[in-house]
Amino acid sequence: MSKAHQRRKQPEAVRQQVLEVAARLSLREGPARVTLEAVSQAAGVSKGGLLHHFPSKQALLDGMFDDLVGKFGQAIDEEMARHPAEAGRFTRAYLAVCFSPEHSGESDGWKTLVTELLAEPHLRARWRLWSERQAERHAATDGSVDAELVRFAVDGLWLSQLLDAPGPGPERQRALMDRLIALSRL
Amino acid sequence: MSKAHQRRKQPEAVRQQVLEVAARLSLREGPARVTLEAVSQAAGVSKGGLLHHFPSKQALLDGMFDDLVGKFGQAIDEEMARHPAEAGRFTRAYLAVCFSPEHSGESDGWKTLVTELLAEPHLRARWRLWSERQAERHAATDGSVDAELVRFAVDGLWLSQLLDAPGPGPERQRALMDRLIALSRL
DNA sequence: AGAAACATACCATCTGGACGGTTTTTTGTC
DNA sequence: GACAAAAAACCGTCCAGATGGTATGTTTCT
Repeated sequence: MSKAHQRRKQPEAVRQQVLEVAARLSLREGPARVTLEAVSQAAGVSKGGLLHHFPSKQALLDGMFDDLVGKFGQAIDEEMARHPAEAGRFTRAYLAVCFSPEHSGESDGWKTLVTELLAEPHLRARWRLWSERQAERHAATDGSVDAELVRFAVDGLWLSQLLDAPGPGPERQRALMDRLIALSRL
Repeated sequence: MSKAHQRRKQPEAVRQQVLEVAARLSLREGPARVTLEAVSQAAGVSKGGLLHHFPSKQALLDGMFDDLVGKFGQAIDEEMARHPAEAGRFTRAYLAVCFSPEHSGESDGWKTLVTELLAEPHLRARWRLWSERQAERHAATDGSVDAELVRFAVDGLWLSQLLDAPGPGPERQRALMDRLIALSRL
């Protein structure tokens, strides 16, 4: 495991690798398995090296959170940029980022967000901040009761997938999506 | 803390107390803080006493889960018994149990369920089982796309409360509920 | 008396992280 | 551009504390 010692140093790549590995670990095996040892091992870095990038475990978890929230927000913004500013645009982008095939890669990360939020109550304050800012930014186009309802439903559907619940079949999921999109336009 | 040693022995009460304390702890301070020490202390039992009721930590967590799922299902059944078997009855009971003031006491327990499920991936199989059975039992009255959508929205709203997200104000929440109930009737 | 319901003491393991060392990269200087 | 020096990016080890669990009492119920 002394690879990183010899290879060309690219700290940013290592940092990113660590964050991804930690997220995957947290999602698949539960937050309890996210130990410095396990993460460093899976990321191909020594524990000392890991602690160089993230001076404490708390810092690692916070780093994960910030990284994920950042990526999620960016994905939504990009998705929104592809559509005119009609009513419900934000809500539809929210839906697309959570379920469209193009974003399926990141959706695992998005799931990790909740896992973290539930495991680390102190992060909830930051989440609240982000959440409030979004609501405020898109109050004009997405402030309706139905839009909010749709976003809640998206969260619920997404949670059920996260819990390995018996999700709706593909065709039914399609029907659900269509219904949600329709509601977002009201 | 040698109270339990002297007081009249009522093992069932102690067991229940332990489960409640553990749930509260998991919800407020995160799953990581649910240690045998902390739980036993908060429940007024020694660690040995705790391990007498739950031979391992795994058993404690499983016990918590079973207890909560059981109570949740029972609350829904009771709520349903008070209404005729119309379309969407299960969905409305689901909603009522999650948000009506009468069930506000237990709602903390429901929240703990998700906390546990995300922290302990192995419980997801059991959850899936329960979930499938419910869907099957009420397919006739609550199988519509809209009913499922409403239940997802309930989960989402409930998750947002769990995360201390900026929930809707009381009047808006009322509006949301009305809308959800209306959708459950379609 | 015997089993169940506790308590107390103790142990093995794991985990976070502090520490000192080594190698690579960057920076400043001529 | 050369080259020393400082900083950054790592590695490997060790340790104190926490945690789950065991072993062995002691009291209370039946």
